[in-house]
Amino acid sequence: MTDHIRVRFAPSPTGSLHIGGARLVMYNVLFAHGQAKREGRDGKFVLRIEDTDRKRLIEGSAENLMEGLRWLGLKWDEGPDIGGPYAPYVQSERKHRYGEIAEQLVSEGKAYRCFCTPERLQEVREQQQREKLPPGYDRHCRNLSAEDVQAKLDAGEPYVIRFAMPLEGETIVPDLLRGDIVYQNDKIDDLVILKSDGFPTYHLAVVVDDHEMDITHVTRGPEWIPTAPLHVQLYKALGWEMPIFAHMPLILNPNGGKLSKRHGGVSLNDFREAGYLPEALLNYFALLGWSLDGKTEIYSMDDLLQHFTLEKVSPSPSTFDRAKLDWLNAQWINHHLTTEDLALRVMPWLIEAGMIAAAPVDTNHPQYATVVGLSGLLKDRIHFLTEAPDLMSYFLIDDLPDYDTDLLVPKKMEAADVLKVLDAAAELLPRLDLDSHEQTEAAFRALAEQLEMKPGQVFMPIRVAATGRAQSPGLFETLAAVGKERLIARIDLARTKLR
RNA sequence: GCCCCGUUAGUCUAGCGGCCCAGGACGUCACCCUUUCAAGGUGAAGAUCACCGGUUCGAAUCCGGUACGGGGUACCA
Repeated sequence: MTDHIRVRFAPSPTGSLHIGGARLVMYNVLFAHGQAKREGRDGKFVLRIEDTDRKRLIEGSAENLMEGLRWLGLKWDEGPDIGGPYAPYVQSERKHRYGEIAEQLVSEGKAYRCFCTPERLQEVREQQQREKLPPGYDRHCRNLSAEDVQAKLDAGEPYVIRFAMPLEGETIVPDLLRGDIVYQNDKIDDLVILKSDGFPTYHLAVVVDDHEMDITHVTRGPEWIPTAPLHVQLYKALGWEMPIFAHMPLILNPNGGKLSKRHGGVSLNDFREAGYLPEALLNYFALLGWSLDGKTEIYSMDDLLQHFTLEKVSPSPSTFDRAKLDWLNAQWINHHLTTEDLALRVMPWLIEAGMIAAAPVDTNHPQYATVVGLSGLLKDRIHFLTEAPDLMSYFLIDDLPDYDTDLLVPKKMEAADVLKVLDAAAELLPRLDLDSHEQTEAAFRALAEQLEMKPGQVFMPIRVAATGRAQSPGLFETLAAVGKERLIARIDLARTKLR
């Protein structure tokens, strides 16, 4: 067992960060910064950009990806932005190394140049399909004579370098979650390790980078299991010590199959924009495929750092359950965030909606105290940050948007009775200290008695008049937060609506 | 087709040979609390532990096969 642990996340910058990737990063961080440290080992998490596919590069996606991780609060110890002892952390900048190593393997007879054209490969594949044979490269160039190779080289024919897999025996891929996976070597292809443009394929690049960056544990998606024997053989051929492999489980969409765009958001940004909290996302990632005791549901990142172990991650894929994520998000908002914290998180949405001043979001914002108060009132009713502007609107805006007059008249009540209630309320209001919820409540209950109505029959019209809706936080807190001046105006408005 | 991985309620999971005719959570339903909506509380329904064989005094747990689901099968990662 090594005295230190180094793991890495190596995304290709071809789009936005998928939540499967985000979960992988979290596991890496928990492993390096949590489990490793608890076991008394030095743990490092490194971020490396795998940009060897020049055709699929998307401008800015590496930066976008890092921004997403920062938002989640997941930190890396080394990476393209902060550097580190194993720089560079961008694959394309390491290009020359891969060429050298591929050439070395060729000279040792462990790899070979292949001059087959894409057309020929296509033909071979089609023929195999017709004859129902397992598809794969037919090793056409594996036994080319030295003269043939030289002649083609001299003629300037483009080539790739393929790894020469052993033709017999078996390759064992030890997997931390699954145990040994055994492959028959003759079933494994001679895969391309260096492309004709001189860039390595994933297979060569990961092995070289992981080795040169001293990666001890390779965590990645399960889609790499089938090519893992190649990687094992590559380590062998190069005489390098093998890392420990841990292929993590896949996240499925509710209909089975890889989680994809069809089923709502899959990129981290989608969730951010939908008003999810990083805490809830991380909490959910932990619950998907891992469990402490089968009972605990709420975990903070600190809790996880204290308890997470990579070995306990389940190897079986799990279905992404949006409803449970939503529940967790609400749990975090309703019970685990302080009102001050909630206020700060809700403010950017309020600014965007034009409901509070567009000033920097901090405790010095002119309406910070107001929003803290509202956050206290609405904490239990908010499931997503995106709901805040709507739920807080009637507290922050002077003029209520028009609402249906029928709303003012509860079932089993006549408009005339409602008018009586509102008239009485309008008269009562100037004398009340709204900040004293008890006094307000007592006054309105007395009013109900005097009008020979149930309290609810008095409360409801006042609620609607004050807010323009049938649902709100507790009436008396709500009235205080709306403020006396606006309240009087709104009750007057309701009275005119009823007449 | 071939190779590989997986399989406990609709979903996420606990379980590592007797404590399990299977525990927790989401969702669903009912009731309670209540000035509305939430939040909260209580409770209910829901799993022949994929199936079939075997090992064992005893299996969700170990072994084999089958079925189903998923992944891979590129000069993409």
